Amino acid sequence: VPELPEVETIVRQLRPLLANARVERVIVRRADIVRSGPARALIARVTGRTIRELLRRGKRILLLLDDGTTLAFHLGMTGRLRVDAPSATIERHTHLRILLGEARGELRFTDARRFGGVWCEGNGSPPPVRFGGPLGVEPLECTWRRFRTVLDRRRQIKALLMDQRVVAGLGNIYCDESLHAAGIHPRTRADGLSREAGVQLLRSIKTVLRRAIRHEGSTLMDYRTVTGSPGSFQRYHRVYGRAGKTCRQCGAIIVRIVAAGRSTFLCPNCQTLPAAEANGPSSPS
DNA sequence: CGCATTTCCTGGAGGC
DNA sequence: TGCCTCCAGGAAATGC
Repeated sequence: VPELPEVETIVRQLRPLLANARVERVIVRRADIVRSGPARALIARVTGRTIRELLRRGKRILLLLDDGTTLAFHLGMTGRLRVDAPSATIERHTHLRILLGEARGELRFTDARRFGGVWCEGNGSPPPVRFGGPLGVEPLECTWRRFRTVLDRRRQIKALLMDQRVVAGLGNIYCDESLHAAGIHPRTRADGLSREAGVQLLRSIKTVLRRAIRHEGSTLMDYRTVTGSPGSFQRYHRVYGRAGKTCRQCGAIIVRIVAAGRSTFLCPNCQTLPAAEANGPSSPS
């Protein structure tokens, strides 16, 4: 499940492979993977252009081209990007190929479940396509001043952190890991957090994300880096996927609940709900 | 407004 | 071995 650390890893690895490469040809093998309009429009805009820069925004991978066009990838759950030799076998579920010439090979986008996609936008492409909607703050660049306004909502903290329009890049894994590191129960109301808890949460999010990036992300099932190797941060998960195991901090048993419609892992001892919220949302005050 | 539910999609896991 | 069902989940849409 590619979240911010996985996407950041991919962008860093892709950057030297794609920077200043010229797109000689684009082959769309499944038209519906192009989400910004007709596939032929994307092909027309991108062919012949040079890739200038690669950026990450939230969970999206942005390729900036020399004429101002942006090509954006979202990996969904099972999306992968890799650079192969043109002669390499085309693996199953390869939906898009961007040929960069004999020397540089080709960028291939594969996505078994097709929750991912590609967008092309820029330079007068009508109408302006926001890449799958507006994005919230970049957690690694977020100040407390900014974050406190993010928390000022009557929502469960887990649902809020998972909302890409609010915070861009956190998914199920890093949301649960950050909440555990901060000692906050996922069902806590965001606007009910103390200033201290809020400050700690932002600090924990940054720490967890930076450590995860250092370990090239978490590989549970499908995620692979550009070289095809797995990430290793799953070894350091404290709650995610660890239901029934002991908390590395206090020894209590990690539990799995459903919050914000997602599997949610927490330590019931390290992460307690404030007394005011512990008996359900509508208990008398 | 907030939250749950449903939809998309495929492959892996578990049951029999 | 081979079916079958269930489940995972990012994001958008729908319903309450």
